Amino acid sequence: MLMNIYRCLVAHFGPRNWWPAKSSFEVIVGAILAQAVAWRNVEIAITRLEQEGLLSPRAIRELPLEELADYIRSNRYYRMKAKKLKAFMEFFHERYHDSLAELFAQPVDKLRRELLGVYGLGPETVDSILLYAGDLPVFVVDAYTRRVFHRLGFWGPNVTYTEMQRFFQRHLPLDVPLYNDYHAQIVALGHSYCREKPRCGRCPLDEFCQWEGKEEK
DNA sequence: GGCCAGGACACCA
DNA sequence: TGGTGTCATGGC
Repeated sequence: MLMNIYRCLVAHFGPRNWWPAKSSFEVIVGAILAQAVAWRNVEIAITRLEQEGLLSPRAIRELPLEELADYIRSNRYYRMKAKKLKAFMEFFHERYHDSLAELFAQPVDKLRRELLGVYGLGPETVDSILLYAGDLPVFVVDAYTRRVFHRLGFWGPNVTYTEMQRFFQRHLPLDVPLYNDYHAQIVALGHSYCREKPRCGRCPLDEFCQWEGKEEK
């Protein structure tokens, strides 16, 4: 069933080629900036950092908090995001000497627990970093995943992150490119048809949709 | 002018 | 442990 759904999405949207970033480090910065923020605003902030030559662990670490916040002002929550970026950079430097190779050489479970302990990194951000920056087999779920698969009748509106993630990892082959593109497809769907009325007739998953239009979390 | 966007954390009962 | 408030821009 999950593979059938995936095939419908790919047929409709085409391969998504995620994550939209030029480097693994940029993926990490983007994952933090993207928390509850529209992607276009994230792009503005990343472009700004890049133009100023600040897209490196050291530059972000050494930049005063207020200045960093100012550079990423296009993001809402920009002051919180500046704190979170600096918290990650401190951790990355002290623990892994700014080396992505060292970071991603750790066993996945250990690294996941460790990252979850860093201020500002919750499950979705950590899993995005592991999958899209580290090419590690961790399925990323988000608000779109909850909404889309709730409408498809897979679970109630209050399902937890862990429950959703476990479901995908149990029912899909352990395949990094598949995990990568599946999440990207769900986001593409979330950006488009899931704002429509139930069974709008245009959504690629219309035939599976069981949504009655009840309010969701 | 209102609404919402690829979460996480603090605080309270 | 679960519910609720806070964060605070830009595009449509």
